[in-house]
Amino acid sequence: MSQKNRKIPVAKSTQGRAADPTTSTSSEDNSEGLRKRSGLLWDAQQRPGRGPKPAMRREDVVEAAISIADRDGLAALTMQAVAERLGFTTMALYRYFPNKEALIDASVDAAMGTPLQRSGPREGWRKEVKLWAYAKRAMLCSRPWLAELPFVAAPHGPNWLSWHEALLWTIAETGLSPEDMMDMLSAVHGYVSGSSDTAISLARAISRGISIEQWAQAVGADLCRAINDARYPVLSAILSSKSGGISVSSSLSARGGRPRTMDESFDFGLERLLDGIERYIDSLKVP
Amino acid sequence: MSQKNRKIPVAKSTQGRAADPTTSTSSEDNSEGLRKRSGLLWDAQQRPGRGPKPAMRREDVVEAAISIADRDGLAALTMQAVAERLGFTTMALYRYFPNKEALIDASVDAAMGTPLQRSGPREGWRKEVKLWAYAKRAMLCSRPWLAELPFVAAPHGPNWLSWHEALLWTIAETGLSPEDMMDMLSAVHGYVSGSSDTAISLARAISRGISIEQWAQAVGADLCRAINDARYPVLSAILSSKSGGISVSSSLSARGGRPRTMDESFDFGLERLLDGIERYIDSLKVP
DNA sequence: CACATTAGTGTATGATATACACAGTAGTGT
DNA sequence: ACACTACTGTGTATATCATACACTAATGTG
Repeated sequence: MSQKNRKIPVAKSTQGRAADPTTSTSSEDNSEGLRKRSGLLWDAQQRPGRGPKPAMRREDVVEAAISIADRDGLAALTMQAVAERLGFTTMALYRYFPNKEALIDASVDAAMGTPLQRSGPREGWRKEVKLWAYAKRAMLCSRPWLAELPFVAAPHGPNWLSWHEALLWTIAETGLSPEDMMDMLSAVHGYVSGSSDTAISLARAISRGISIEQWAQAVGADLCRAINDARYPVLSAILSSKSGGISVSSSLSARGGRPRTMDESFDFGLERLLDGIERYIDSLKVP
Repeated sequence: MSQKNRKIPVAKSTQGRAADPTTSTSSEDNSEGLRKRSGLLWDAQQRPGRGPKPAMRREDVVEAAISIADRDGLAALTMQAVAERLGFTTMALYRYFPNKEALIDASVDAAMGTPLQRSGPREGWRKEVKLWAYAKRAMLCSRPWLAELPFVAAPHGPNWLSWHEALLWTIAETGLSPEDMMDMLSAVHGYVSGSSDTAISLARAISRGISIEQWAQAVGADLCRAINDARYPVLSAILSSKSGGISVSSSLSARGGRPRTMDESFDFGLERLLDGIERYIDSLKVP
């Protein structure tokens, strides 16, 4: 309390992932932090041979972090948990990553993995895009904690780029302009990310030991409140249209007829998007 | 330190938003938590007139929480900050919300607001859907902290439903089946959420005092690493296709020709999706 | 071989969520 | 009017985190 020259607030980010605004000194500090965040994802680990050999590599730390998040979710991913798993002190981790945020950034990129290389003969862009979309969705569902992080704010590492590269590869043959290709990438990527979150939520619930039925009941319960609520006439009509119950495997809702599974709904929307893209591609060929 | 009968760990959720898996006793506990989370969002605040009058209402707490998150981001949204803003002790908040998670759930729903009521004459479903998509995107960008929360995991409150209702309203005239309408909802909602995150990231950066140029440079720097990297042939070719620089207003990338703005890219993808939906609707009319 | 540099450790600090007990308050039943 | 009781906000304590700082041991370099 009495010392006054102790605090040299360089980049103190206290806790959480976002920089603490109360301690930020200037906007330049923030942008510096922003610019340097992705450094560790790309820089090779140069070892100036001076001191003792490090007992582990960054990859070991990342691997430990990922396995913890896989098993117990993002909330369980603490510096102490990672260190304990590796058999080191918590502070030892800071020799490898400047802070937790950097560790998470690296873990996210590593956990994302690389899409399977489609090395065989092309099956046509549409099929390839679908395969990419399924693969990405499967990746997100297999590691639901990835979706708990704001993706774009995170720096883009090698694996992140490899996913984008893979999608661009699928539409490289279409003859689209670079601008159009990037926009197709955004559109498909956006659709997949945004449309997967129900499935991701289910995956997360399951990994927490919640049964499918329990999860569906919880999600459905909120929707059921709309029934007979004057504020939601259309939704209410849809929900009560035929069978009023909540179907376990349906995406969001109780629906009449045969309810579609989440995967079918995802596929349905994807087909619409691809139809639209196809129409655009065709429209470029004619004139 | 010496007392041994103090700890009665009932539902200790320690910290963070996810339930701490290390202390969960059974899956039933989890599902109970899941099921009851949205209660506060719907239950009227019944006041059993017994004790002293509460000094505030839940809405006051929520309002304070939102204004903090608006100003300083999600990380600044702490119980102490909220309490301080209201002029009460931290613990007073727990008379209104059982824990931080419940407060955040309520704040998210409130912050989402309600889409503007389209009460005038319909302009055709396509135009209406576009307006909805723009409105939702604008909402997310105006409160970037909303996107930092895993949306589906959060309980669905009245406002969340009102957004869905509004979209369903726009396509109510198309004659689609209930199943198809729900799938259209998923698709459009998914596209908008997923495709907005670059814009949201920018909005967040700006609200933290980072200039557009700094942000673009940071985001672009990662992409630039792909150039001349053998792992990313297509991406590399696109990035270096014409002008190599990063355009401030372009969505993700440097692109040849006139780079599109983020909004234009969003619009482009939305048009593709709507084209596909339109084609589907038309296909139902013919046979 | 002396020294500078680096790795892992031990300890301390401040932020945070939240449990628990207490004191005051305001309806309720007599 | 009065005692009772349920409820309100407060004060205090605790556990969990991220992380700063100082220390010791190890390892190449001059």
